[in-house]
Amino acid sequence: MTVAKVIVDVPAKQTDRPFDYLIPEHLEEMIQPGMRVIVPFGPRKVQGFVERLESESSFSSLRKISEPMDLVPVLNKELLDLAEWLSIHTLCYKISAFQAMLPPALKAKYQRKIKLLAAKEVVSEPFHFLFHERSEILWEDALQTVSLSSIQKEVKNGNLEVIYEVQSRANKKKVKHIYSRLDEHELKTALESLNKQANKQRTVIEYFLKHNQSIEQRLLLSELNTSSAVIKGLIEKGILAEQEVEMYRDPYKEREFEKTFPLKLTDEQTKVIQPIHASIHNKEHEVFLLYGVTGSGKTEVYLQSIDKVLKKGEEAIVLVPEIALTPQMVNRFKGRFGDKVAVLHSGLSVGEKYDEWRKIQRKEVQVVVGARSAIFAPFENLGIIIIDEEHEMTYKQEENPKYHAKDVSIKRGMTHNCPIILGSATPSLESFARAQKGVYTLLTLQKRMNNNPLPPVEIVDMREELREGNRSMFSRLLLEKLADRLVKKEQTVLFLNKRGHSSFVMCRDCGYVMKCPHCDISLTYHQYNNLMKCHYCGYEEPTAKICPECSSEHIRYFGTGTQKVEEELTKIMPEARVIRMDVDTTSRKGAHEKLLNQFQDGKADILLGTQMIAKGLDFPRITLVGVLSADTMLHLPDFRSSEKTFQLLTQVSGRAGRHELEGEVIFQTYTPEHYSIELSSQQDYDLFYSREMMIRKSHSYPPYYYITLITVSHEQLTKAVSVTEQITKVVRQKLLPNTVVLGPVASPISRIKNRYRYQCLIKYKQEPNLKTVLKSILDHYQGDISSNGLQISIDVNPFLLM
DNA sequence: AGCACGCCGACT
DNA sequence: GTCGGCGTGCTC
Repeated sequence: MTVAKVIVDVPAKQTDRPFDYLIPEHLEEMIQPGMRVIVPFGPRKVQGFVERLESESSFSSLRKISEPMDLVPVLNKELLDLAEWLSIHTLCYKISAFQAMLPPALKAKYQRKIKLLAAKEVVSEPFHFLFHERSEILWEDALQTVSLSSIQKEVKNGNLEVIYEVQSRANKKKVKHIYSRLDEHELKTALESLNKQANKQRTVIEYFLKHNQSIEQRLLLSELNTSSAVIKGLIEKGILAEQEVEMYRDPYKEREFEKTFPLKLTDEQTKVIQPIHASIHNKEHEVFLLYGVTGSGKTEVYLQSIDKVLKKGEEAIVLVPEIALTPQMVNRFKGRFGDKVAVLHSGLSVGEKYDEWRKIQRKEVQVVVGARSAIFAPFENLGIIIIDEEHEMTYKQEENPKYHAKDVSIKRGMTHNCPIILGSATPSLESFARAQKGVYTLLTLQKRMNNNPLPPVEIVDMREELREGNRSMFSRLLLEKLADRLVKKEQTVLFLNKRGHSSFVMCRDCGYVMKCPHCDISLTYHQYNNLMKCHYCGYEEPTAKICPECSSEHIRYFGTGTQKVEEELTKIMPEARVIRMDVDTTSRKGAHEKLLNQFQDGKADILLGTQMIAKGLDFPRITLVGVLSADTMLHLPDFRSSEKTFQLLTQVSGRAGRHELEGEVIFQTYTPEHYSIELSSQQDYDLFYSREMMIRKSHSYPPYYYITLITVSHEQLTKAVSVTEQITKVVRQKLLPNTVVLGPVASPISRIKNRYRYQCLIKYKQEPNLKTVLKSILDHYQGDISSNGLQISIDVNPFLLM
């Protein structure tokens, strides 16, 4: 007897364990660990993953696997183990871990239907219409016309049956090909027997006489300028036949990749690459922190390291932050390694992602360049993992499983005995501290490749501007430089990390601020549709002309978004051509690339944008970078806000003067004396690091302490508070005395979607029992979670404390 | 997560 | 006496 241990697709505490199933005889040979199967589960059918096979079960009345969903396992042994590890370390369900590792196309789709068993006349009257000319109907559709109880009644009587279907989302793209079923001689005969009027059919047969091979229908039709009706006729006559051919969607098909070759390395690069190559050669796991200023040629180091890996017949994963996955970035890898590269990012459709993933699974590519989830690429001979811009937040997933790609990469690096490169111009304090301690190997690139100096940064004190009567969002210095660039036909990048129009709307008479009715957050004004929008729950309402509180007409828009800047800019400098890039203008597929191309082609003078323009932009004519308000992030309730500000400002400054023309940078700020603004203007990472480390130490924050955040949410404030109180108490009791437990406190965003949020923050150096304690807390509140609408979220090593 | 089972209040 | 509310517990 073979028993399959199956993890079912039911994300709940009680089902977070393997269930045993018998394997039907005819599948005995084919079912393997890592395959998806459809299994009966209670009254329904669900998708499940075979975790392992065993020869017996302690459970007596086993049910059978209904059918397999894969011919080949979608998870190999390593990934199955990795899922186990993930679920332990991030406290997530196994099934969530499996799903995080696979492309979304492999997630099951469920359909519930009701099926007519008896004759139509037997069921009650309302059903007659439903089952008119069909015997099955979707559950949701049925409920539109008949009541739940009437369905139940008919089911009880045996007239109806509820059936559950599991479908795969994965659809391989198929193309219709047409071929001839006859040989040359037969074709000629067919041609003669053709009706005189059948001119189109004649040309088709003549075509197949000339080229007797299978051809894609689409091509055939366009070549012969005919329609599918003609082909259909010939198929019916038995002359032609069609066949579905599976193919890949290739999002990069239409594009030419200019082949690039290894560049001659600078002395610094050579020095840096040696230990990496040694580690690849010796198959040693080692984590390198590649600390190199912007423009110092980190990418070339990556490329030549990958090249070495490929020559050994091994594979490489390159992670890039989502917003940096620009065509420019992809080009660099495709240009060097051609079709050995698969690309995985959120811009692809579900089908495209699936195809790229299959290329990896079928070993048709050796390199994958992708965002966070690409860390789970099913390679079996990994030779290197590279994480570019390792300090970026996007590597931490905020939903379950709340994993950090860096941790996963190190885990995989250990199993494959391969090196990891973490690259950054502004390493996270965690990584730099580990490098200082010798846990990671520090490699440094201090010089820019072209030996250009970093662009000089000028800080403008906006309070001063205000005092001298300039109330606009542009300082006089910035306007002056902008005008200068316009004359010189050079380009400017203006950076602002806020989309929309104004950040909030306030009544000047009574101070009323428009807030979301479901969340504790102010609404953001969006000019293009004249709506107030909540960025957390999506709530929208029309803009108010008078204050809802005191009926005053003195409603004012505060803060500045990209839209408003664009408006102002066109007012002040009507001759300047501006391209705005933010979530609103780049949401359409390909819009991002299109806007960048326009800018590159010199069709605009100013590129105005949010976060997304801080990275990867490398255009020779950019000589001015302006940061409109350098301190917007500084005052967020987050212990990393200084670090983030430093990183962002350094990053943005790096956009200027990367080529022959020298660049300049302007930071506008209300707090010019703040060390992260001052030190980023001097590009002094080392000093920033030591300043910030002192602060982290005195407040017991990472990297000195680990942190874990527990967030409790409930519709009732009192429930949220009391549960958090209890949790905090238990945590204090059960953890070590030198562990700091903060809370209960309201979350920085105290309410989202009508749920009150309270939290408890744990800071610890070493806490061997942490996972056990946290698990027992989740167990304890199991009842409230499943029936009472209580939610408890646990984030081990969170990036956002919100 | 779903769904059945089961135990109490408001109706024919 | 029955219909239907939702608390409890199970799914191999």
